[in-house]
Amino acid sequence: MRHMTKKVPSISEAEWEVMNVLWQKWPQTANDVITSLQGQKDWKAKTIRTLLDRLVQKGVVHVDKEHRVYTFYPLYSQDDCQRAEAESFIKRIYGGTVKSMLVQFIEEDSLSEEDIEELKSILDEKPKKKK
Amino acid sequence: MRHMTKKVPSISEAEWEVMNVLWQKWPQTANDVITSLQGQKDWKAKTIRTLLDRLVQKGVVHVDKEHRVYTFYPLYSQDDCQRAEAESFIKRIYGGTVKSMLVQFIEEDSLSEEDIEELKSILDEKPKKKK
DNA sequence: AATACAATACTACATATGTAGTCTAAATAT
DNA sequence: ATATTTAGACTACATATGTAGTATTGTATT
Repeated sequence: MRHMTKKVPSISEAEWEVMNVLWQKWPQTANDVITSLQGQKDWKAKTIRTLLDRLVQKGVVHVDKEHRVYTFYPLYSQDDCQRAEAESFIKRIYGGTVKSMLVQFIEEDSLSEEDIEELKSILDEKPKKKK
Repeated sequence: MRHMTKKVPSISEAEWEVMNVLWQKWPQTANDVITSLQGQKDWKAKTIRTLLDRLVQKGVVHVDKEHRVYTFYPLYSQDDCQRAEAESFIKRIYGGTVKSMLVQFIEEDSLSEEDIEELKSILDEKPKKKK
């Protein structure tokens, strides 16, 4: 496995929304995050604050307490978290075989012509990189 | 969306293991399921029984009580459940774009040469079906 | 300085999930 | 017929998660 990331703690559904905001820009204060989210989610400020605190507890987010108003930073990249989630998801749902999932998705009509072309070219590149 | 399945209730991680057993063969008695699972998971019989009961409550599994020993049937196909899970997963983790996830997976080295070839041919078939 | 505001720290509470245990009634073995 | 085993019904209990509310304390306002 190439991506040997330190184990990413598990992030709940609601927590993911918070992380998405933090990955877009950081550091951010709790208020920044709250403001961002109140556009999309129907959550009270306190709820978002709780989610942030839990992410800190879990070690997914770092909080800088140097100033009175804290600032928050993600401790893992979005990419790493996506991979971690995807890995466990695939294990759970598709018995661990990535391909079976890809096939299912490709078979659906959720891809545009352009998407298909792009995927093809990525696939074409792939084998060459095989060390 | 082509696959307009009636909303699949959410299935937890442990419950998925039970469903996987039921999808392989059905109907099965609780004992059948327990026997199957005790090979792989380190669960007590009662635990598995509870999971089965919860699946029934959730409406994912049907129980036939005609006889003293009940028999259980899945109410949704594995395929439908996979799609439902995958859809919510992708929404949560990849902002809803299937392609971004596929790209990430293809970029990883989790695919064999054969997998890649197979995916390519599936992709080649794809556009033709465009209605 | 007194008061109002705002950020952080705690607390709360219902539902979901993992992981069983106990009680009861029916079938089976002796 | 009685004792034992077993399937099913009901109960239990800790941790996670969604969704906040209250208390406290430092800062800004008047």
